[in-house]
Amino acid sequence: MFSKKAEYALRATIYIAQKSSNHKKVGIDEIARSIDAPQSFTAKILQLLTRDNKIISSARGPNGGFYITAAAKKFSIRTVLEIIREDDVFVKCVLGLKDCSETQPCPMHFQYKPIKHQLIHLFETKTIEDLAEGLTSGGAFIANLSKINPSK
Amino acid sequence: MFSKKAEYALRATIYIAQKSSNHKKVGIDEIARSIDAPQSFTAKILQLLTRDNKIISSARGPNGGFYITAAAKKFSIRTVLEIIREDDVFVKCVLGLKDCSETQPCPMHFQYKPIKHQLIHLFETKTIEDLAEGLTSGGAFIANLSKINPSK
DNA sequence: ATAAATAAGGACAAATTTGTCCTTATTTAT
DNA sequence: ATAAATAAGGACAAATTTGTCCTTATTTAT
Repeated sequence: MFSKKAEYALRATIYIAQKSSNHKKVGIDEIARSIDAPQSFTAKILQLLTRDNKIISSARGPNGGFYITAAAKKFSIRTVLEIIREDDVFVKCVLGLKDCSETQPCPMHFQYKPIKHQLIHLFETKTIEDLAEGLTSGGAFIANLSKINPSK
Repeated sequence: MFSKKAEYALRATIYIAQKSSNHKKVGIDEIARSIDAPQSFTAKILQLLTRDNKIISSARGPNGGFYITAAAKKFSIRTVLEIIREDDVFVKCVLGLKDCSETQPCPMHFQYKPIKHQLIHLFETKTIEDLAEGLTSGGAFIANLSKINPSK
């Protein structure tokens, strides 16, 4: 469904949203380890999200790291995906046809349509905050625990 | 959602199902042109599907080409995708977590679940025949008509 | 002022996907 | 038997994705 870039971006964003505050930042080392993603690659991806401090904010130097403001937590997951240009799923035809449309539908068009709409709805409705909360309160996990703690 | 390989595979399969019969085969040239896909690459992909004549059948020599038997038309779209190893969507966690499960859910797990199930249901239920019929009877298209006939 | 800690970012490399081109094998028509 | 038409398949190349490593810029603590 999503590329590695998108998977890491979402996991990192959710992790930062849950672990950081204006006072407490998280470093790239901790982030990458916690979400089980390659460090430098994750850093690269976060650069896209910190551009203009739109989604993620960052600070260099000692006690620096990544964090996310309360306002930024209101962004939808789709917005995060759009920023890293991974929003194909919400736009493209399942069969990859450029000309597929309501009047010129591909053979899957009308059957896939409701599913696509649900996908769009889910990703547009859910905010970063929503998912971070699921992480805090519910039983949701963000990493591959078995890798962090092999006993699980 | 799907790779180019998968998109071409599905389009080619549906096209062959609609245009061929045991007596009438379609050549790779016509197939690639009709579904707007690179010829040699499409040929490579079809090799995967003709292996053991499981999904698509082929015949070399003059009047040769690709065709599909009535029996093979009963295969589901998911089966086609499985053969070319593009069935990630039906299996993987949205966030790409190996350990994501009912008891250890990622933050999207329960919300994404019904959508995933619908995806699985759609692709397991729909057969090659179903989609080829949509092409014949309904108003469904399989190519980018604008490329074939720029007036549209 | 200086050293240490951190993200930013450039250059590169490995892996994978996407694509092309050529030769070989097979089949048919003459 | 031979030529022509076709898919099969190998070798390679281009493009893209995924990843690493090193240097630079910035900030903080001392």
